[in-house]
Amino acid sequence: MSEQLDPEMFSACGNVVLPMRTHNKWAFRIMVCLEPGRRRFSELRIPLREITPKVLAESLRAMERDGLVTRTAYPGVPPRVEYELTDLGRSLLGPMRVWCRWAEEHLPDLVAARESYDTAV
Amino acid sequence: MSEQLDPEMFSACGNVVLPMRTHNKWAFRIMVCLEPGRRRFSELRIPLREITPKVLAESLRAMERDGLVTRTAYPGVPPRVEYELTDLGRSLLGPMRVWCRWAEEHLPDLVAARESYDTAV
DNA sequence: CAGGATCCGCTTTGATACTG
DNA sequence: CAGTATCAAAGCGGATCCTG
Repeated sequence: MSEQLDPEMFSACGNVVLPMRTHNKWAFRIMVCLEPGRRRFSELRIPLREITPKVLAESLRAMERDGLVTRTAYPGVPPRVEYELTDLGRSLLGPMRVWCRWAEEHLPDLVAARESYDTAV
Repeated sequence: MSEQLDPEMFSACGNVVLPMRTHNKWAFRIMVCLEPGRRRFSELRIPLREITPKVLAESLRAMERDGLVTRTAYPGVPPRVEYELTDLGRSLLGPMRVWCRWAEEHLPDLVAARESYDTAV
């Protein structure tokens, strides 16, 4: 076995390991939607079916705040707003793909573990 | 620009892309703590300072349910319980490291974006 | 069309105290 | 030691209605 864990292990990194804790439910998918190019608000709503406009707007604003997407509003009627990944946002696509590949590969195991755990109780 | 987004894009994958949505605040750190080897409940509490026993117990049980850790209770007094990563859990360390490397590299950008966004409002 | 405002409820997180 | 019980607070997601 190994020695004691360092008590200061995490003292330097606030939420460093997981900066996108909140607004995650949709952020991943939104980024996937934006990967091929810029999209309008209502275009995003189509694949994200169950999302309400409020939540989509909130998620996009949080992502804009984090510098992951840009929001461009074109004046005029009807209004038009487009969202696009920033360089920072695009740099996240790599790690995301790694994560997704893990999920594709191992999700059945996880689901199976969950089921056997639940039936055992 | 690109064509319309496929409305069925996500219809097949429930929460596939992010299976560990909840219980994430601590799960990442717990996995880091368990990487070198098995640990007892109270050993884990040391680096995870602010965590309450209740939340640690909950997080560990959720991770056990997902097949990421095993829980081994040794009978006797005083009680002793040890937690250890499963193969499935260990398989997640790679993707996690990728994610952490991104965070180390780009978190300053993200924080800066956040600050400039906040002062702009 | 792209959201903002309001209200509501579930879930997650936490502080504190207690127990086999 | 390794948790559980209880209570309280916050976060998160959604329904509905409204507006420039």
